[in-house]
Amino acid sequence: MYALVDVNSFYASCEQVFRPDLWGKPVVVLSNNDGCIIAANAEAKALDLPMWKPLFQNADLIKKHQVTVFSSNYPLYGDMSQRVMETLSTLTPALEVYSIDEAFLEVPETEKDLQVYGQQLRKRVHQWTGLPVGVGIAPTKALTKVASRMAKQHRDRSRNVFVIADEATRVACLKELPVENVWGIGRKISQRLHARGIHTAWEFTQLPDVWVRKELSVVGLRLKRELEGIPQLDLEISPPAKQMIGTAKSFGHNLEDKGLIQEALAWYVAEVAMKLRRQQRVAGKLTVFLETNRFRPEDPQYTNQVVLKLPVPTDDTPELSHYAKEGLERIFRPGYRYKKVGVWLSGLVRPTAVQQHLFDPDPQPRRSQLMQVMDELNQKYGKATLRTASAGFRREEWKLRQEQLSPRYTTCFDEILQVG
DNA sequence: TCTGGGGTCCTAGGACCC
DNA sequence: TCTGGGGTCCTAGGACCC
Repeated sequence: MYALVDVNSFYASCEQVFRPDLWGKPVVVLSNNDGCIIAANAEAKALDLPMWKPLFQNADLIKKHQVTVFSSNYPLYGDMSQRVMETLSTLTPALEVYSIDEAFLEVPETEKDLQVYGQQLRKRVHQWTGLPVGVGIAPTKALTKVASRMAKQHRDRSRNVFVIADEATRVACLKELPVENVWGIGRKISQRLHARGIHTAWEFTQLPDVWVRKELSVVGLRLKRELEGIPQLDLEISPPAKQMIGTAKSFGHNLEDKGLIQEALAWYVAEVAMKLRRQQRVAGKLTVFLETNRFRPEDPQYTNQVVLKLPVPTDDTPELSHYAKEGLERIFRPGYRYKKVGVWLSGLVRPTAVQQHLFDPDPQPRRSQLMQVMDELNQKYGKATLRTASAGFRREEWKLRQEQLSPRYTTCFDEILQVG
């Protein structure tokens, strides 16, 4: 048996843990750049605030109901997430961290009463972190997703824990679940299923295997089996190696100046290269892309990307930065107002698998020591304390908008919560 | 002032070559 | 002159997730 544990309205709940004055009041959290509403607590959801819609389009509603608004504070959420995962790992032999606010657990075989086990998970996470979680328990991962959804819908009855352990419950849940809400079935696939007259998860499981295999590939077939209660997906306890790592963020303002865009890009490269080193990989390819603001059709539009093949795979920030700059030079066109720049690293391999360049073998041992020192310092004193000169000193001119940021309660001593 | 997410993987189709 | 399959590599865009 598996359990899926997810934190209710994770970002909003993290903010509320440190603000008892907001308990019972509507709270929302914004996307990067304070653009869209991406999380809302139960009180805010009750106001029908639309998710993934720009904040300014809902300004009236926010004001009228005195909704408290936060910029996203990822250091805080990341830290709270780690605490939740550590708490959960005390109650299970095996745990898969599925996302920042969700984990799949193996239910210990000694647990006889699954409802009681679910309540125990909830209680301990709440005691140790202050966060409310829901629990879905079922024989397959896909079914735990279904159960978790039921736990939310039937909050009062089941007290945030829902168990699918027998055939009658499984069938009843699937008959109730619209097919577009099944984990792994998105907008496009559900359209195709609707066209065939399939509207519930149950109807999906009644389709012939051959059709599912042909139309939705092995992925669809695996999902069908999972919903039937036949496990196809194991827990991924150590996450599989990534195929690519990257970042792309919008600027606080649209930018025309190449120098500023270059600075932002160098900053993102440093972030991504550090992730790369942490995963003990080197990158063989680097992609740079650049975009204007597509929501301003009155502005001239331009978007482009370029892939650079590196002569020797590397994890060295200055070197990657150099290639990123070269990529930007190639695709930058003056006269546009740019909104976003991004960098992706791919062709990731272990450093030991790298073949040195035949005519220019320069392993640069001192360079990798420098990177190690840089990572340690930045870990200790904050992101980009030590950085390459190309990352510049004008961050104020391009950085994300974060006007409603909460303090770093858990990761910075100066901003720790004071009681009294 | 002026607002519009971020991350990862997959697939279709084109270019090129044998 | 016209026809043929099949492989690799690359890229753009699609799809899904939270």
